[in-house]
Amino acid sequence: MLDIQFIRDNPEKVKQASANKKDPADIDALLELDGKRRNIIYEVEQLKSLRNKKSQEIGTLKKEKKDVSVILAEMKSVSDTIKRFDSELKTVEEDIRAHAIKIPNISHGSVPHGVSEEDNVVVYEWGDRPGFDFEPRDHMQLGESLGIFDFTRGAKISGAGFPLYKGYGALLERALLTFFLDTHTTKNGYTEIFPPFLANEQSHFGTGQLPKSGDQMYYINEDSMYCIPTAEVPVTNIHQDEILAHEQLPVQYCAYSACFRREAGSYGKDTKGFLRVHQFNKVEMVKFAIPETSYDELESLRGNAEGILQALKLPYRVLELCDADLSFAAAKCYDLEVWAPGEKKYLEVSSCSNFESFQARRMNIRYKPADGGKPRFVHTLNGSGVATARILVALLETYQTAGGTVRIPEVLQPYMHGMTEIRP
RNA sequence: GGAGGACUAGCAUAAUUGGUAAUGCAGCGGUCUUGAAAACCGCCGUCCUUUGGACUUGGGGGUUCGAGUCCCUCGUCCUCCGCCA
Repeated sequence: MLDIQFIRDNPEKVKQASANKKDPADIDALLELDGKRRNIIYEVEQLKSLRNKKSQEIGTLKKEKKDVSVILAEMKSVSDTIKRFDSELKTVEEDIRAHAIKIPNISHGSVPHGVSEEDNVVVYEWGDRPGFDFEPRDHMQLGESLGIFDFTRGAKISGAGFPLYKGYGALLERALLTFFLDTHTTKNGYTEIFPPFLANEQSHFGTGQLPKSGDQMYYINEDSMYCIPTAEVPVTNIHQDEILAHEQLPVQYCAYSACFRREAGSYGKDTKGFLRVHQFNKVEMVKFAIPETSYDELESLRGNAEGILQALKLPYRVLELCDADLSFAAAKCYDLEVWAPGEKKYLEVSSCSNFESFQARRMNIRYKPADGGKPRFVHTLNGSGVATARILVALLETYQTAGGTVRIPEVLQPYMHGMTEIRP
């Protein structure tokens, strides 16, 4: 959510920014409602002022045992008028909110302008793509021959897109997640969180999943809860309605969670194996920072995610998203894509974003500045560090051998009981 | 699932039969001081058309001229009972 004062002062800028994001907002309608709201407030406050004054008088007169019936009748009518104005005001404010919550965040000045994802800019590349003296298999062929996951039985239990890991596959998945968490907690200064996997409507609204992406989430009607699509939701909402002390910023959390996505509308796209599933595992990093340093924090967040890929020695590239491809709540975002030799394409395994005060305003997360001034909204950031399903794909395909085995990267071996290779 | 209790500003605590939210601590600014402490003054939740006014006692609604206080409803926490991995 943007600051209404900012929209009032910069209507053209907001219109342009939302158009750039391919999400044009009706700013004129919003500003008209805003003017209406202020008119009503002026009217009703004058009446309330009168009522307060007269109520005091009534109290005094009653103590003196004087007759108050005339003034009482008069105030009854004033009170009724106030009620009418108040209800009108409430309607207008609901309309304002309905408009305001649909306005996307404004992209940062450094974000490249574009019209589609084609215009995202590759800003960094790391590692050499592996060469093979045989035709590399894809992860489904490898998984089947190694017996480490079972999509058919997963589908029997739940449906398509709910993978089942088995044996060394399950171990490898667990090893990856533990390695991610250990790296972030011991080397990168994050505090580990194990969050709830179901979150209420308010929390999903706070991070911006709602109201726009409700159809992408699993909803439990009985309890009005959503299965989280990312740990970003519960972890960012930890400090909902709080005022943080500036000394404690930046606050850095990392969390494992299962992530649930309906992927409505994407049927027939990336249907193979782990590329697009309804449930996957991810370690998420979340930061709360002061506005002055949030873009430095974004760079370090990106660095933390890259560190994982480098430790696993998986070649990857970093994309800076253009404004048209930027998500609703983000002001700037880097995507990390890892090379999958079997698929012969890059797979997105991390998104690192700065939301500035957009989410904080929706969640009411503020901090007390060092100068002791009024509380200000924090900047929130998050990034995957990283998502396993697709990392697993790249890892299996990159580390496969001509003999059909898969070598275990050195950093994972301690987490795999010292194994160096998965064999059929 | 049932019974009882609680929720007031960053924290902690008040408010007579309903009469319009008091105080302490912490923080910031100022006076004073070589500096600091102490003391004193101001600020210290939101909004509006800001010499002023309105709103704010967990959320929402109701009664009333007027609600922290009375009524309804929802939420959270605590205690006990029941069920349960």
